[in-house]
Amino acid sequence: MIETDLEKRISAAAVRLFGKEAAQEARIQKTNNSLFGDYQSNFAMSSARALKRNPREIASALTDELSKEKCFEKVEVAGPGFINMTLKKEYLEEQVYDGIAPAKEISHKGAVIIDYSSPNIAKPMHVGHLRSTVIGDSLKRIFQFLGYQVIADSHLGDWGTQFGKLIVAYRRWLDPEAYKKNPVEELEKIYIRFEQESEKDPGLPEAARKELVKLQNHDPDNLALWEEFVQISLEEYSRLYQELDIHFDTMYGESHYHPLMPDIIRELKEKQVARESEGALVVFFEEEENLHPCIIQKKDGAFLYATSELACIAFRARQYEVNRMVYVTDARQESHFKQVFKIAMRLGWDFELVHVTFGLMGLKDGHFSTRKGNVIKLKDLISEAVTRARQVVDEKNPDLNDTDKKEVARVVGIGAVKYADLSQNRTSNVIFDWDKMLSFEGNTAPYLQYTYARIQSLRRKAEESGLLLPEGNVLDIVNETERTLAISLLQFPYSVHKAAEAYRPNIVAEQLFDIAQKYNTFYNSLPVLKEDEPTALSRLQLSVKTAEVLKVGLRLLGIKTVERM
RNA sequence: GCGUCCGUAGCUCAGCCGGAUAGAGCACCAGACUUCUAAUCUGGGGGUCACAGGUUCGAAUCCUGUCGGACGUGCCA
Repeated sequence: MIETDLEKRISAAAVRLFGKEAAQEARIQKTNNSLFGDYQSNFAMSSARALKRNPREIASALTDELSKEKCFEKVEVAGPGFINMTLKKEYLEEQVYDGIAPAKEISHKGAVIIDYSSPNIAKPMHVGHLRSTVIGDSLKRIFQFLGYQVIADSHLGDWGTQFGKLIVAYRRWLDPEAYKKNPVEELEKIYIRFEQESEKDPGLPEAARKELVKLQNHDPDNLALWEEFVQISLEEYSRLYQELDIHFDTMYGESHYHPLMPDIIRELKEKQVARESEGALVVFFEEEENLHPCIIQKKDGAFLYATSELACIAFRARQYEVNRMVYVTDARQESHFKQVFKIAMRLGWDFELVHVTFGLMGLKDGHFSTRKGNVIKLKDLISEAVTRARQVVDEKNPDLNDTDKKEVARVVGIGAVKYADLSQNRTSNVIFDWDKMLSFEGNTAPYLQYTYARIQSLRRKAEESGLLLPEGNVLDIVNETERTLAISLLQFPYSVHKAAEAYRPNIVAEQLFDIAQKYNTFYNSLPVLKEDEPTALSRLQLSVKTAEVLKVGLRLLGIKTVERM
């Protein structure tokens, strides 16, 4: 990775000049203006105080030292002490040729468990599940890419009060025909009906409570129904996940952790982390922790969300060699996870626990609500996306055969939906907008996919005309347009690392967009196939490298590419 | 009340572990297809980075306060 390479050189130079105490991190960054070279370091200004020297003096000494390095064309001091570096052509070409695959970090001890998507049984997945699902999936791919062992888990909501209601509703109102055709939707429908009728008939909630108790006591009839609900829901989710190309290693529901909860309660009591309060078992926090008390066990003995979460952590610790657990959920659950993480710490469980949050998805006029019936189902969103993409393919590329068009429509439509979520870093709420989510122009997945397809077409044309890339590096980066693209390509591996560090796929998305923009500028202004062979080959290789990065990068976002579109 | 997050161009958002003239996309205006895919490219207009203080050589970025919005706040998940 070029950044670490350059940082190492700067650190080493600083140590040679100023001794060990200057070994502090030397951060470099890409310049925002080519007037200032390719990369800049602010080392001189940030370390001036510690070194008790004038920043310009430090900068100029460092500049002299760095000028000896063969990778720089030019190193200069500017302004109050910026060190501006321009890369040597050969170094740049070499880096682009074989430096864009991120260096895998080999020695990761233990697995990273990522917990995302997590739908509730008997409810169709809707757009509200989208962010967790695609962000989680992308993080999984990014961590795997960096050499981590990753376990992807969808933590199903398969236990709780809704099942009492569902059982009652099922026996009263189920439409067998509709159930056969679309089981999960029918379950949702009767659930809504239950909620509505409960307002008039207070007997209903009471009946539901009774059924719930029976279920919890393993009444065979209720248990069979519950299993049926779980089964049909899983079937539907699996279809959706398949379509989205999202795959889990485990999909344990809360019921899976239920048997473990009494042990958790015992441990919490033994270690005096929790204590009794108003009949319930509660964990209290310090004033400065700014957390509300967390109820572990209700006064009626029932367990709660936090209990289940703790049991889940304990289970994973026993089952795997864990290094880290990452939860991808919306921001509403932030304080819940803070509580759970604190409790885990007090129990002496030693993992890195991370909560990755994002804002809620809603509508212009308020929230999605199952009861209001204004939720947008994920299924519908996907099919609308594919339909719109198909229209564009028909229009733009009518010569494609039907099978290819179908494939392109799927890849582009789904890509657009995923990218719409992955390309932003919003912790504030987002408003759902069909046209925005299904845009195929500008900063979108189709733009990146189009750029890739264009290069593939170019490659085919090159092959047809007998222009073949030889083994080895034929890059000859001579003009500013090519150079700008090359530098952007070099940023890719670093962006993957940053994305992993910050749990933010949008960093990768942004880099890919920058690369694609620069490539398209290059493509529109510099011919490839019409040039003499050395130039043609160099530009072809630059194009092929770009395609490689786009493909790999899009895969990290869970987005596929097509060879023509 | 308290806590968390947010406020950047007409709209949607990047940038936020401080760095040089604050960037994209959409929309708008003007251009580029007999030339490797125009889902593209080039140029243009458009900003008190909510407001007020503070720290700093330097603040959209860090700190404090104010205003505005969202969410969470003891027995749901």
